[in-house]
Amino acid sequence: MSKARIVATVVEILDAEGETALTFRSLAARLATGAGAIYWHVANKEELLTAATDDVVAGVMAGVTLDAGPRDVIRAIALGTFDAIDAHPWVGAQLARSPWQYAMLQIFEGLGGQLHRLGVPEDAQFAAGSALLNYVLGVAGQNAANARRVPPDTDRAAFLDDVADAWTRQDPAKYPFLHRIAGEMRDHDDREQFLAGIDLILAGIGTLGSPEPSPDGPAER
Amino acid sequence: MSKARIVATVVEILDAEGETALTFRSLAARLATGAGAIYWHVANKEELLTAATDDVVAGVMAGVTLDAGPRDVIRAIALGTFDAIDAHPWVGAQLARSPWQYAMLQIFEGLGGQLHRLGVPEDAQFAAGSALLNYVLGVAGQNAANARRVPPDTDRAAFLDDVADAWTRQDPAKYPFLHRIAGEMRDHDDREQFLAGIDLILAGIGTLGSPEPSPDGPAER
DNA sequence: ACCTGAACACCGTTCAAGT
DNA sequence: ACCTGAACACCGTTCAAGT
Repeated sequence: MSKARIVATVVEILDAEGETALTFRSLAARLATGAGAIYWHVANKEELLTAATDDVVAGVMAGVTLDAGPRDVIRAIALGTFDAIDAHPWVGAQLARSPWQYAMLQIFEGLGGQLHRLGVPEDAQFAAGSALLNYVLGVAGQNAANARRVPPDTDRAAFLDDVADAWTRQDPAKYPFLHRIAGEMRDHDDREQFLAGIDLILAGIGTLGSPEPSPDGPAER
Repeated sequence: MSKARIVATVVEILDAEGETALTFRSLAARLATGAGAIYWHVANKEELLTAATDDVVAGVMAGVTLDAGPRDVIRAIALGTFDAIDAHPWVGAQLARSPWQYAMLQIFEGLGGQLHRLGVPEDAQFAAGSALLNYVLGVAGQNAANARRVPPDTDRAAFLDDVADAWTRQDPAKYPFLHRIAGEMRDHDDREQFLAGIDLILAGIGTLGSPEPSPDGPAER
């Protein structure tokens, strides 16, 4: 048995039955072995989750083409991550809770690596990259949490209505904003909304740049 | 015994010994009772964490003065949340994993409630508010994760050096961004960096607004 | 109405013993 | 070198029995 096969089985279990279904006993049963055998290849459960997340994120990053405008590359990486978390909610949970693991560095470099092409001054790149990363991780965590909380067969529209209904049940004098946006909540598209947030941060980053485009990457749009 | 006393004790344990130390057995021992007694007041552990988080966030929101410019109010709420998570890392973890709980609605309303004062069109407020919220939640999750991973007595400068060293150990051709920002990583201030992200999103939001300030809140700055 | 505490059904992890 | 599987030290949660 190889670590690669163990990790592949971990991904299978997580995808098919969710995070609660992954135990050393279930994993060992699936691999037709004992729990101790797994511990020979891996230090603990955390390493299992980390390796599985690295696998998925590596797949995402491999699918991103870097020869586009910097904003489009950032959008592609962000959306790729979003879609991966949508398909594998446990990836979102893992990204949100394990800082500076390999998968996160990949995303951070991918997003931040475009900033000099946008003309962002070097001393603002750390802040700008962190803003993008933290936004992505925030959404990742929320999506994962929602997937955990809501039964898999729940109707999406009904779920959104429930949330919006809870908002409009609040006192309008104390929660005017929630009342104002409840309608939009009911029929928003998660993916579109996510991208709007990325574009908002990109717009903010645009105000940081020097007026002239950087030599190796003309600003598009 | 009241639920309020139980929750107060939960906060004590979480603050003093961290998330792993909170069990029904430790809590019952501290309250000089049996585990079953707690279940009479509370449905499960999740409710314990939620109630404790609500308590802390309510304290934060009560401390924010709303009679300032909209950007300053947003900064105050974001920083208040940041500081609360810094003082109680478990709050960050809980916020990151439990969507639409009371505490999160408070923060969402607090942040989003300022958007019309900034002249953000109604149909862009949901996206703008979500961007702010998700950024805050992303940072919350990362800080909580760091606090969990790093021993409490670790020297901060040494920790940052370790992370930055790991970055510079990567291949510079594949990770140019990480190399570029490693220096900034070593001596950045978390709080300042967090606020820079908020200001970046605010700058992006500024590009959405109508040119003239809204009637009930002149744009400052 | 509220508390007690043993019992149940699990966990992750370890480790002597095998091959 | 790698696997086995029982055992250890926990968990959250339930529930009959108490007051």
